[in-house]
Amino acid sequence: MMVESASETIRSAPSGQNGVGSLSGQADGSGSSSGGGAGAAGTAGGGAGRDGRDVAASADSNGEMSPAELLHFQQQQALQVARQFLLQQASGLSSPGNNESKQSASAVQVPVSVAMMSPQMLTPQQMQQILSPPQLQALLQQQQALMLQQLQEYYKKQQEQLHLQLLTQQQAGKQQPKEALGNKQLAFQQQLLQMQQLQQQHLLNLQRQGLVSLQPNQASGPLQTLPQAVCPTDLPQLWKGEGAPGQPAEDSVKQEGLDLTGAATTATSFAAPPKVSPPLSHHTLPNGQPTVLTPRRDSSSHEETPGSHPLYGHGECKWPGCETLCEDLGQFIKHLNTEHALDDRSTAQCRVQMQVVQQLEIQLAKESERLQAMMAHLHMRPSEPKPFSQPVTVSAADSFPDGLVHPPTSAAAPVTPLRPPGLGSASLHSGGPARRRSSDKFCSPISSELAQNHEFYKNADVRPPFTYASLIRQAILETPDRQLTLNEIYNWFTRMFAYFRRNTATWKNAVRHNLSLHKCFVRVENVKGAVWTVDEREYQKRRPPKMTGSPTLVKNMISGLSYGALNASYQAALAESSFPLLNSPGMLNPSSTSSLLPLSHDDVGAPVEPLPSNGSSSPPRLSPPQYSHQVQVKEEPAEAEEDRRPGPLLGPPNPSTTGPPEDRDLEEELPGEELS
DNA sequence: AGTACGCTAAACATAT
DNA sequence: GATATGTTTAGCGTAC
Repeated sequence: MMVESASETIRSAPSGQNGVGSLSGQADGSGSSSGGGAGAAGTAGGGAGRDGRDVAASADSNGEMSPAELLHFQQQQALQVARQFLLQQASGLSSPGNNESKQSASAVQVPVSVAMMSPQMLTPQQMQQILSPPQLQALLQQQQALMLQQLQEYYKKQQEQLHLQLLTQQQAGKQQPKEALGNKQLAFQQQLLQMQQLQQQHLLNLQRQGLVSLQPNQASGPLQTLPQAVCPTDLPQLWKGEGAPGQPAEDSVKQEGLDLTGAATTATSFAAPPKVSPPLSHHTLPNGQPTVLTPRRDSSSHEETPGSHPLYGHGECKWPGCETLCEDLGQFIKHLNTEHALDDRSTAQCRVQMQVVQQLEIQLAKESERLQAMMAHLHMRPSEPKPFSQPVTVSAADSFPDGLVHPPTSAAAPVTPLRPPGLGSASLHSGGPARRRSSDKFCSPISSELAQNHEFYKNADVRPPFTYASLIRQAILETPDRQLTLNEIYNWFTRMFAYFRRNTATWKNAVRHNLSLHKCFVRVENVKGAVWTVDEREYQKRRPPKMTGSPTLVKNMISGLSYGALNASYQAALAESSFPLLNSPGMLNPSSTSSLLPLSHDDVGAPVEPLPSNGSSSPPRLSPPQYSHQVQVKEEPAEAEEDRRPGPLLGPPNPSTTGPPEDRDLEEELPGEELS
């Protein structure tokens, strides 16, 4: 699903490009031979590479001018404040604010770091998977508020600390050479800059959450008045004594802190005890966002769990694009320090990762908003806490009334050609061949995708991001007896997808081609003719052993970044997210699965599927555990006509054959794919 | 570069 | 003969 399908979900803005391309490609279907090639080229171009650019572009656009300007503005202000503060300190003056801040000096440290880290410890995907948009919204707001509060306390505390520090320096300065004091002042400047960075980041976050307007004055106002200090994660270093602050002075030659190393350092700080607090960079990303925080959050969180490491899992390094095998944590730490030390590459990767995270956060907000709007439009109890808020514990009963509820990023889109989450713009109207269909390699849950977006696919002339094989399989598995005639398969296609209501010759040919080509499709002679069944074992075989791949969603989202680790984790998040039943076997939650669909467990459990490869006789056998509602009973011949020409493009595409709407919905919910 | 996979197109055979 | 069904081959593109 998600992914290519799923995959492209995340992409938001760029639909334009591909859309255009796809339109031209669309002609290929009806076109003649050359059409295939041309169309392919057209859409193919829109593949990963371009998607990557799209992402970057959207990231840029998301940054927009306002934040950039805000940053600049804040930087200027912060520098000014810093200078004034330094002058005051140098002249031995202590500001009143310092005194009052002493009161709340203690016990803030941990809470602050926790408060600041926790939101980021979960990836946006994970948060999305666990929480419903409103919940997320509420959580974010809470956390932002908490952060603000704690930040203020922290800043006060920091100010006090720095003040004491400077006082000490002044005393020591009488005994020490002047340059020592100079170094400390430089270090202090660095700390100020770091604090400023922190503020900026928080403000940006707040902006993204819509909690703070983009107006620089307002945004920077409250915090700007706070004493400048250091980043929370640097706190321990400061607490530890005077030595630490002095060291960074070496690097702080660049007062403005225009040094990339800051970001990278934050990324690797968890590995090595932070002895030094290198100047946090003022370096800003193309989108105008500072390169801070995200990794820093990670680093702190890492330190909190001694026995494990967020970048270490399943015996391998989770550093983006690494996947190096490490036997134990120690080895991993060693690896981390050697392979991912502070260098240009790590820095760049870190920056990219930050962008990815930011982009995801932004996307999450956008999608949540969209979902709200969609649900509101569809009168789907938008105000309700959240239908799909409990993906893990979701029960079949409450989540499947209409099959529209749980998708985090999607909802029914009756007529509007909305882009389903799982479907990138590249897929829209794309007639081109050779798109990686999500369901094919990797556990992309076609059934969930369909469940989520069946309305969309049914009504929008959008090409589903699934391979023919997976679609055929889905069609077959959705039937009680798991067998369909060719014509029934055709009907399923046209019923489920508006896209397949045209160019019938093309896709029907493809269906037949796939049926014949793939071993997993077994033709069984039946009383009434031949029917097609699915040999799950064969189908499983087709699939790569490891699901390292990522749903296109991820790929597109971060394409160009080639973040294997992220892909994997994101996929995992997606897989586990609202669709308990459909993913790779390993990820399935047995309890939820079983409760959800009887059908699932047998599929999931293993390539069980005692489908007679040769099928021989096997008369329509009704597998006991299957859902009872009648999906089948489609008289095959009658419907042939239907595909010929678009049936009702909107609304129930296939009223003649299908039962009541609910049935269809339920039917679509069926996890045919969950097992794979 | 090689390989696997997917899509499209097309030719051909067989059954209805 | 027309159509549906089924098989096979080929070309192209993408991803790994």
